Amino acid sequence: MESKVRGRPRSFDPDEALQRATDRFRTYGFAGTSLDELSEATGLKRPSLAAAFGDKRALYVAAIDRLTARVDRQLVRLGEARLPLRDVVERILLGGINLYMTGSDGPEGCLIINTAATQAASDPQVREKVAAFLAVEDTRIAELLAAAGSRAPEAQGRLVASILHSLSVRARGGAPREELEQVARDCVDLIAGAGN
Amino acid sequence: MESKVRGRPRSFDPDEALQRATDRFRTYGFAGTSLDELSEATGLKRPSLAAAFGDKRALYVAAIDRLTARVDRQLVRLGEARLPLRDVVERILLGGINLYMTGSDGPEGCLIINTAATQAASDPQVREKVAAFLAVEDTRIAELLAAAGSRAPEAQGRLVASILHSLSVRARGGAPREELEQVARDCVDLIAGAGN
DNA sequence: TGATTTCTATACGATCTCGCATAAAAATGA
DNA sequence: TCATTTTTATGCGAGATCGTATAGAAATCA
Repeated sequence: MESKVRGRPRSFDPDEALQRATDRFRTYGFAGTSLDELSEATGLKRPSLAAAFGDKRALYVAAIDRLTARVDRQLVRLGEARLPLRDVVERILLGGINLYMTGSDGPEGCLIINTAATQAASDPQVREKVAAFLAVEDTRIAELLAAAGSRAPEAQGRLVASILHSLSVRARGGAPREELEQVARDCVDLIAGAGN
Repeated sequence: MESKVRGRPRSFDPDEALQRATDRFRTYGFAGTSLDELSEATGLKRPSLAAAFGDKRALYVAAIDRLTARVDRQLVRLGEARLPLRDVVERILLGGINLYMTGSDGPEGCLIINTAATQAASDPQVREKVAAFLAVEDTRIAELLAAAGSRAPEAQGRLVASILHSLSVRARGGAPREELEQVARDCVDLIAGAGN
């Protein structure tokens, strides 16, 4: 029952446009990105962006929501592999590094850690979205650690999530991949090495 | 030889003005802060700001440099107390929390972690400043841990610094102080509890 | 006191930014 | 084929933003 809508159909994929807008926001932050730049990045003119997503802030919030949902799914999926504790922690951290090291020119970290947190101080809604993202990370990682036999999954989960945050900041500061991997190994050893 | 300058003397304290500008930048970020807002925050008109610090970006870089120097001094000073390992880690993290929880309205984290890292992606000079700040943290904390008898000061130092980064992000996300202190305790226990 | 030097204040112009109003284009349904 | 509906494109106007140019104020030296 593919309800054939009446008017002219969209000539773009909204999710793909949102992805491109996300990339722009990730690099330049919310305040540092203009609608013209978003228009250029997505290939859509400003009125089309407005029609599809609302104003600039709504588009930004949509980008945050999309990323949160993706991270959530990714972590849940990781749990399906039933890996030992050490491997779980390693996968989480290396997965983060892979994300943070991508970017059109240079490593650009995480949209939420490195730009939404900036905006959060002056925008209550963004602050809530950031809090929700952090809660997803803490909760999902704790679940993963619990399933892998950790004896203190909440505490260790918070620490692993914290290391992720730092990896994003360090990537943004220009740290080479080896340095990030070193931090990740330190964390893996500390969590999975000592007294499980 | 207090060289009496010829003309009209300054009617403001540059360091105090820089402090006020820093507060503004910390809340709204570089791109989100206008010269008018900086003028209002410092009490100086735009031309005075320009004469004292240069353009907006130079003022921002000066704010970063000032904070980096202060953190450096603070950490060196902490080493003079010759505390046991557990106390050192605790002091570092609680000191961070105290900083991150301050703000004119609400917790606002760290200027560098939460706003300079944002700017770093599109500004090589800021990126270098961020890298320098992170290096100061890693290095100074490692020194502190080494002096307190840690057997892996570099690795543990990187982890403690990483927790600081996350505490700043979490504060910005609106986490209550107790939550931050919980994360800090988790870290202290993990570092100072297991195998020294 | 007067000249000089430096800081402070007002004001301006060029540019950017945003959102929308209006017009053109493209698809469906009758 | 024609009317309807929705998307896309062009363009505008109000306002913000930045840097500076110019004028006025305050302190020192002669």
